[in-house]
Order: sequence, then C-alpha cells, then structure tokens
Amino acid sequence: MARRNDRIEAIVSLSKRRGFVFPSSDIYGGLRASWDYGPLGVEMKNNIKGQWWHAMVTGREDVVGLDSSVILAREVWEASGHITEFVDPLTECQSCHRRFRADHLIEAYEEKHSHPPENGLADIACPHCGTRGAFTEPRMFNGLLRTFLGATEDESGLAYLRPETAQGIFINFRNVLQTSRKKVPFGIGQIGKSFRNEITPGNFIFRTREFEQMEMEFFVKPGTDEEWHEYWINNRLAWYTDLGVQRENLRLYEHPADKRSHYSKRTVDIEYHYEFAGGEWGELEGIANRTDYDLTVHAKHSGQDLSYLDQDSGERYVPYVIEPAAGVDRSMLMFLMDAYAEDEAPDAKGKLEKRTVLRLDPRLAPVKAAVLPLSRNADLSPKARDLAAQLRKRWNTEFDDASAIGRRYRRQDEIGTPFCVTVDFDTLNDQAVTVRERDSMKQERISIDKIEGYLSERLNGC
RNA sequence: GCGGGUGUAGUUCAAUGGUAGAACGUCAGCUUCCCAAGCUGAUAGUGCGAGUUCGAUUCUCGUCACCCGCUCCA
Repeated sequence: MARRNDRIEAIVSLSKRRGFVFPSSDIYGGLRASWDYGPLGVEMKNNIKGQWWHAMVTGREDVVGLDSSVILAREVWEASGHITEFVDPLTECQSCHRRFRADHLIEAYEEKHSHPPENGLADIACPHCGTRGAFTEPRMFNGLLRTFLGATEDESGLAYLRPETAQGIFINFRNVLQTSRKKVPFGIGQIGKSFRNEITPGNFIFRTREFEQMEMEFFVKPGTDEEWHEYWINNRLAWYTDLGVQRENLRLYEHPADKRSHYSKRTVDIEYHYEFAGGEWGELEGIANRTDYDLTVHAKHSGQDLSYLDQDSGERYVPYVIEPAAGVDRSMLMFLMDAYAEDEAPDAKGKLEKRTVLRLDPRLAPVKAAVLPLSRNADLSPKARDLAAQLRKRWNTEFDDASAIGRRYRRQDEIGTPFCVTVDFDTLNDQAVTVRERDSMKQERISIDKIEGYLSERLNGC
C-alpha cells in the first residue's frame, strides 16, 4: 500500500495515464489550476452527478431540479452580499513576505488590547516574524470573476460569473413554487459550474477557479430549521458511505461562529481525510443554515414578495433555508483516493504480483463491464464484439482483445471496472462465458443468454 | 500575488557544455493466452522563449506549469 501522501501523486499519474484528468491547455504549457476531464473522467464525473441527482432530486418527492444561468443580473450579487462580502483586504509583511487578511489582523489586535489600533496596520506586529509597521497598504481581492456583456468593455456591461449556484435558485424561488406546486418544506436542487478567483488554488482538482457544484436549497418553516439541518447532515454523510467511502476517512467539522459565511447561522462541513501536505482534512461539502437571509435580501432589493403562505395554517413567512452544497470535482478526487488500492494477485506462475485496483462502487465506475476474448484467433473476437455490443446498450462496456489476458484484467482493475467477461474456446461450444469480479477476482461460468440478467442484478442502480 | 523547491518519452526515473538512455506503458505481428507471460518489431522526450558559447537539455535571464508555505472554502 502506498503511503497516503504518495497516494495523491499516484492518482495524478493514473489520471493522466488512463484518461481521467489531464492538465488543461496542456499543449500550450498549461493553465494554472485548470484541469480537463478525459474519456474515463467524464464518465465517472457524470456518474457522481447522476447519483447525486437521483438521491437529492428525482428520487425525492419533496425536491425538484433547476438549471439556472451562470451569468445573472448584477443586482443579484449586490443583493446577496457577494460584491461586498466576497472581498478580502490582503496585506503583506514586507519583512517576511507573508500575507494576511488586514481585517483579521485588526480584529486580533482589538481582542488583545480591547481597543482598535490608533494608526491602523502600522501598530500591528507581524504574527509570523514580529516586525512592526512593515505591512503594505491592503489590496482588495474580489473573489468574483468578471466579464463584460455587449460590444464595449465598460462598466455598463460588467457582469459576474456566479461564485455559487445557490443564487439562481433563490431568485427562481417564486417561479418554482408556482409551477411545481410544492409546499414547504421542499427543496430545489441544481448542478452546475461556479467560478471563484481563488488567491491560492491547488491540490490537483481540489481547489480550482472553475469548478462544479451540486447544491440544494431546502426551504423550511422557521423554527424547524435546526431539526432539518441535522436531518441533512446525516443524510449527506450517509450518501458518501453508501457509495463506499470509508467512514473513518470522513468527519464532521462545525464552523466556529467567527469563521462562518456572511449568510450562515450554522455551518457543518463534511470533511475527507485527503492528507494533503497543507492539512490532513479537507472540505467535501458544506451544510449551511442560511436562514431567511437570501430570500429576505432579494425581496428587499427586487421589491418582490418572496414570502410563503401556508394555506393550512394561514401563516405567511419567509422560509429558512438549509443548504447542502457539495463540490463535484473534489468529490471525484475523494472517490478516486478512497478507492485506490495496491494489493497482490498471483501471476501465471502463482507468484504474488502487485496489482493496482480502484475499488469504486459500480455505480461510479466509468466502465461497468469489459468483454475480453481469450485469444484473437479461433473467431473469439467477433463473438466477443457481439456480446460487448449487446451489453453496451445498457452499460458502458469496453471490448479489448489486445495482448495477454492477464494484462487486460489489470487494465480494467486499474480503472475500476467491476466485471470482466471472458469469451474462451469453450464458449463456441457451450455458449457460456466466464465472469470475473474485480474485488474478489472470483470467476463464474454464465450462459450468454443469462449474462445480461446476471450483470443486471449486480449492477443495480447503475 | 509573494517566498522556497521542481521541470528529461504516455508514466517512473537515468545521463551529459559535443549524436539523450532504461524500465514500464502504448501500437503492430507471432503464440488455444484465465490474472501485468514469452518472442520480434515499432512508438515517443530535454515545458516555452531569449542570452552566453564554435556548440546549451546542462550555465544565465525571462516566462509557463507543478509541489510546499501565506490565504481560502464547493
């Protein structure tokens, strides 16, 4: 087994070698923290999104879906607070070149001295090297990516790429309520790209400036919000473990009050034990109680009524919102890391050899089955191709007749394919094939006309 | 963005101021081939740009990317 800090390197290398993830703009030297999903990567990513969509939207009576624009009216971000709150004033110590948030430094000073510094940053010593008065003028870093709509690049056309998909949901609250005929409590789910001008992206696909989110805003009656918050925390945690993630690699992290986002009453993160160099645990998903903050500010700024009338009780209120917000890309990294294993398998002579295997849940595996003719001769390949074509109607299926059979098993192990179906010389007589399962490497002889049913049982939910 | 480190085939690594090697992979062929088998052949690289030099992958500068730290959070 590779040491954990080697694991991320193994994943990066495997990703490129087998076509999960490539550095973006590769032939031009790359673009920082930008990655492209290859043939296997896009399958796996789609599987993750599909599982989420089913668990959170179509599989539930009380949630509906939405796909809103990346670019929204500028007023949306003014109202949501992102234009003012998504800005960090950063200062740099000219002595040790460390960077700090100016507002955090001043807060810390106030806490210690019970009064604000008289001369601002000039009175504050660098927390790292102790030098006083070496801070640069704070520069504002806005986390929003900008673009310009229309023919000229002036302020009138200024627009922002969304930093979260959530706002598209809030501004559609009334539309969805009206058309879906849902009653509170209910939710609106959305999967889509978001953009943040991160100062420090990195750790492979963990933090990128363009990323994909799976967010659901669940609208509840005020007073029931804390209960629902608990419900969604448990629900989301169970989603990961159901998809095979080892429980000991997951934990909950409660945000301390002073670290919460501007809209949040309480936030609990689901973290994964990535073991990055910079910190062992990393966020996978945040589950926030956004209260009535968003609907209230949008009602105020738009002048539209975004309250909800409960016809049963006659009460009118602005719903509270519980938001489970997960990252697609970091989920994929997590699923890959958690599934990655190096075990041993006997070779042709019975000697144990290293085997790289992705123990992915079949629902997430990019390829569900591989059909392998034992030999290229004796007309096994056409037979195998036909079988592959048949299976491909239901599952992503690969056909491979290149090189030795053992090597082909290994290729499939490495990308997490749950089943290999081998067409051998006996197949021509008995119309049966050998099905080999990835994790146990157990083999079963199955008649060709029963193969689809056999796999169907085992690929439940794929 | 600032500081430190790194940059050689698809991957993992060698080597050198004077024709850049290996292993694995990949591809083709042979082999009745069930767990990275064997044999034959092929494939492909000094991140990019400039400078110094007779000559640079090697030295210098710039740039780009990756890793580590500051920051951040899906």
